[in-house]
Amino acid sequence: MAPLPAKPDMKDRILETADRLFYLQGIRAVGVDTIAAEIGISKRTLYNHFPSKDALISAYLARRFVQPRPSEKPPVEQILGTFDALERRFAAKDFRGCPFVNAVAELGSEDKSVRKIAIAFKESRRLWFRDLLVQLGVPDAEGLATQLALLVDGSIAQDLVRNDPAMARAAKAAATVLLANAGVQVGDGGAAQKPQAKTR
Amino acid sequence: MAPLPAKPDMKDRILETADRLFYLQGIRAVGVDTIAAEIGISKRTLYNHFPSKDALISAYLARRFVQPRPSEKPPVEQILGTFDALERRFAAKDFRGCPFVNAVAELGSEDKSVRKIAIAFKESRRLWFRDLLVQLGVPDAEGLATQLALLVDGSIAQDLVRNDPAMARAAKAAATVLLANAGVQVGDGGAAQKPQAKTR
DNA sequence: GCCTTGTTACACAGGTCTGTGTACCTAAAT
DNA sequence: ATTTAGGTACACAGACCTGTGTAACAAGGC
Repeated sequence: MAPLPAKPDMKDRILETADRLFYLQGIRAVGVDTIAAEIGISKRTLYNHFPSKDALISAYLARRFVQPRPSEKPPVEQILGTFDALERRFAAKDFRGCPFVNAVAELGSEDKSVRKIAIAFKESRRLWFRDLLVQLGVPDAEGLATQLALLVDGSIAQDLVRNDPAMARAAKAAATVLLANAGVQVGDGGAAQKPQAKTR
Repeated sequence: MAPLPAKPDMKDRILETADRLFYLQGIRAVGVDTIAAEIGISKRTLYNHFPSKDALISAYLARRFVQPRPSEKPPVEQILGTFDALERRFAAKDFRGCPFVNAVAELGSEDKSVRKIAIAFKESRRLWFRDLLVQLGVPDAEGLATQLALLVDGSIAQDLVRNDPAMARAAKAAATVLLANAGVQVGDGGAAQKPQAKTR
């Protein structure tokens, strides 16, 4: 009812809402009318802030591209902690897989800009792993980083269809083995190894 | 031009075409008109064989649900051979990820029937791994099977965005380590270990 | 007081999509 | 020769989608 209740960055509000709906329901499944209606603004206002739906999609993916902030914790804890964080996100009921993989899956491979940002995101995470592995003195840091990235994406894909946070624990257990095999001293990072009776 | 050139199972032709287009371009991106036009039949004929697009989608996914046929080869070769087969499929330019994961990603989690078949497929592959691991006498066959499944889906997701068949080799290398760690005698199954200089 | 900026309400063009209705046509079976 | 099964051509309803055009309105800065 209030005509202009508050205008704290309308653009941010639009983007935040588009993000939520795109992620939860899919990009093609959500129309601009739906987004505008959800915020309670007119479609015209939305188009005054974003020239097209494609621009909104790009902004959505750019917004999802968050770099992990540097941490003081030991590298091995950071690596294994990734899977704990993953498990927490899986447990949240609004988790719906990797937004970049989903976007590529539903928008097709022809959409160059979407693929480009998806590749950049995957690579940035791989490099984050690699740098930590280099700090640990792992010989083949490149290869092992790729393998850890596979475990991350594998658990995300599995959780997307199964809705089972245990996938993150399985990935952590596998990562622990791979790290130990590379000569890294794994300090039983959070009890994922000994009591592994029920890994699945 | 030929009005009835050949009617070798029209239903199969429709399904085969729908499969190809759905998989390559996405389910929502392909309309029934497009499918009919691709075959050169009228839309009416399509709807005479499938009551709705949803039925066509279900048939498409059911068709993609293929069980790996039993093999005489040693279990460890079958397991590692999975990743070789994966690499071959990645190299094909018409590979576009896992149809089940893609379907769940673009159709959303509300679509129960799609999720159901996706879960069944993932579980069937996990059980295939598990049975082979049991044959090998691996203690925690359940857990290791889950981890191998993670590697499969992880490499598929990574290849979907990166288009890099090397993801399959990285997964195979990781699988080899996990198997060895579980006490399985890995007979250097296809040279994925020694010359691993460029795993990535 | 006035003007600029941002928003609203609403209609609409033009496209796509799923699904149906109808009349005709061809080939094979009876 | 006639029936019948399956296919064709084509229009169309009804929904939804992206994007635009237009007139009015409300608030803050000058």
